[in-house]
Formats: sequence, structure tokens, C-alpha cells
Amino acid sequence: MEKYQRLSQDFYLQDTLTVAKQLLGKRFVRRIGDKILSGMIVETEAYIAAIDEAAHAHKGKTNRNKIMWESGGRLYVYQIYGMYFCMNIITENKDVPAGVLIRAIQPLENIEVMGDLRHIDINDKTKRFYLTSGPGRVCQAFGINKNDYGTNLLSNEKITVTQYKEFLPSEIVITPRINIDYAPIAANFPWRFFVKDNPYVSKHKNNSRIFNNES
DNA sequence: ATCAAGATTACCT
DNA sequence: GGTAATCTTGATA
Repeated sequence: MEKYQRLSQDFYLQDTLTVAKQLLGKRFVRRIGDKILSGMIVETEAYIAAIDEAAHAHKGKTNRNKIMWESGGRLYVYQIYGMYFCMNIITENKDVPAGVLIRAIQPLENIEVMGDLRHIDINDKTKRFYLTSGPGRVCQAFGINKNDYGTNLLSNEKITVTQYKEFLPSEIVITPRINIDYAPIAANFPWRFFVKDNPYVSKHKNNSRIFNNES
């Protein structure tokens, strides 16, 4: 992991919407044995518990979500529907529960290992974009599970995030978040960010509900 | 002790 | 377009 230049904690301590947008283009790095897998983050969603009924931490601290109260730069990993894992990068200062869900990644290194973990033939062009397009698929492709709960991206030897590419505001699309119908008001917040025209972005009807991207 | 629900995905028509 | 799969968690009693 030495050859990778980690993002500093200052990055993660920023406002959550800023982090969610700026994580686009960063490189997610994960070591499995002697293999280093990596990919470029292309789709994120922000969750800000204090003002967000859709956030797991909105109703207070539980055993599942307690890591969200730590300072920015750690992973909040949870299991969903009994069979998939999703990962969030925690943001902002200690005792401010907020984070960014990693929804899609464009594979860069050791793609064949991701294919093995996903049980997908990466040479099958019809299946290629299903490798990492969705939060559960990302975790499966990178071997992320409950053992990675609380991982510190600033120091961990197996997982981190580094600089990779910058996108212009005109290359970033903003929409409402996905599959949070249980929180109907928050479901309209424009807190999902993805790289325009990137084929690894998850497919959803919200892809056509676009908000203005100022700044 | 019981139970409903889920920040999803794969597969079917 | 629809739906089954699958199990941990948090809420309620």
C-alpha cells in the first residue's frame, strides 16, 4: 500500500455533500493477499443523520450504526437483505453522524479478481458493467464485508482511498437518492452524485431526474 | 421471544 | 415490468 498516496483526514472532515461530490474520481484501493484491487469511484450518495430521515443514524446510536459517531475517514459497513453488504465512508467531525454510500466504481486493477469474487466472466461484454455498478456489487467485487466495519482509511493496511482524477462540475450529475421510499421527504433531496455517461453508474429511473449542478 | 423491514440483486416474463 | 432470495437488526412485549 506504500505506493498509494492516501487522502488526508482533512478531506473526510469536510461537509458531507462536498465529500460525496469530491469522492467521484478518487481511487478505492483494497489489498487481498498479494493482490491489490482498485477502481475509480463513479457514484455516491450522502447521508446526514441530523436532517435526514433516510439515514440509518437518524434515530440515534445503535450497535449497528455506532461507528458513524467517530470522526471522518472510517468505513461503516452494513448487511442488507441478508445477503449483500454496503459501505459508507464516514465524514465530518466526531459526534457528527454522517457519511457517503459508495454506489458504483469503475474497475482499474486486478479486474479478474473482482470477476472471480462476483462469479462473473469479465470477458462477457454483456455482463462487464454489472461487475461494480451498485453498492452491493461494489462490496462483493472488492471483498468488503462485516469484518471491514470501522476500517480506518487513514492507516489500514488493506483498504484506503487515494487521489486519481478530477472532474469538472459539468461532468457530474446530481439526482435524488435511490431506494429510500421509507423516507418520502428525504427521498427528494438531491444528494446522489455520479459521473456523467460513465457506464459503471447503477441504472435507475432517477438517472433522468437531474438537479442543477452549481459551483 | 417474536417479528417486520431493509441505502439490493438476479432472474423471470 | 415483477418478484423471490435471505438473515441481521432494532423495536416491541
